[in-house]
Amino acid sequence: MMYEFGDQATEWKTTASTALKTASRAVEPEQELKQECARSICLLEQKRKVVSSNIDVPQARKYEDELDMDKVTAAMVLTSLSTSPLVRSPPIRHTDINESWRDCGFVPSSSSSSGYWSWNTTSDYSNPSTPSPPLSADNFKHFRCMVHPDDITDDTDNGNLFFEDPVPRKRKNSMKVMFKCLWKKCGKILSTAAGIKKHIRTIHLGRSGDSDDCDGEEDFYYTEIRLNNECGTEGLCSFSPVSPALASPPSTILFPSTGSCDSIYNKTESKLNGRLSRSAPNTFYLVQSDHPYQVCLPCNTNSEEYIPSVHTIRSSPPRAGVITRKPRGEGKKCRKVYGMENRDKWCTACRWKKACQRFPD
DNA sequence: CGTGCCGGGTA
DNA sequence: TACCCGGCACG
Repeated sequence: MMYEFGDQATEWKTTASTALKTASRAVEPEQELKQECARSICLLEQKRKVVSSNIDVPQARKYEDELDMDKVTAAMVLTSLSTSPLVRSPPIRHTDINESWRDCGFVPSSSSSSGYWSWNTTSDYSNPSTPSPPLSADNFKHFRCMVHPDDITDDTDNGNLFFEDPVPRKRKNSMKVMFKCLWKKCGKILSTAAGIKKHIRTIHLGRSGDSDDCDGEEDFYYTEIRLNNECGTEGLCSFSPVSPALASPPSTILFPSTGSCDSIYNKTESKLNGRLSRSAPNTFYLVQSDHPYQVCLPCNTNSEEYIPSVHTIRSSPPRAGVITRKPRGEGKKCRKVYGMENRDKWCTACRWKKACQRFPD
């Protein structure tokens, strides 16, 4: 049993590897690559099912979750590709999506875009010592094949913006895209738009799963979550609020010009908070307000249950006592004792503007 | 506003 | 590591 499972796992890995290699080939025509990707995903799903059949999986979960997990796995495999050095190359500039936001009167802060990347865009721009080659058109094809199938669909639906825009979409890089059901008390998270739509259609709207009456109503009941891969390591999570369709009406609604949907936690914030921020917990609260019933939950960066931030508001979590600095001692320090003119008599700590060692509190 | 000193920069 | 200093909080 174990041997058989190991065999299957190896085979599955091989398949995945093949899929990766296939996806990495940038010389093939785009259409062919897309088909290859689709085939690879199908293969992955089939293999996984075979593997699952050899594992004692509880029946209750087996069929319900299997499909989702397959998709998630496939999505993860493809998404993981996006961390390749090629794709991690920072963009020349970071306009694209932000520009459309700006059109709505929304001006994202510099760090809001940094949330997309694992590097700081600010320093990136100011640091000419780390040039990065622009992505060529071929790279885009390569890139495109590596992203989630649904993303491909989305891009196609959006009129091939991807190819017309010489700047790579940041969402393709370090962002994982998930879809969360916004239906009251549901919150189901799926990896594909089709999946979430089907979920909403069947579960919440009571329509048959394969019915053709897709009037797009489902779009209003789910949201796209972008998960930054760096999120967990930095102790921060950066969500990029995105409506189901990038430029769809909901996005306008969901991005009121309150400015509140600027980035989560940025340097400016850190600066403003000063030392308060040093002791601030690495969690913050997100408010989704595109639907009245959306809840406010703490964002646990280590949890898989990410909260979509359609409308993100930085709200300081209750700080315990706001004790960030020990109260100033009453005792005189070198500065007061000796005065500025006798600075050479100060203890080194005082000279270095550190905590006085000679007259500690 | 003076003071204490944290955090970060520089050599 | 030693040294320096910007800048912030406290009183």
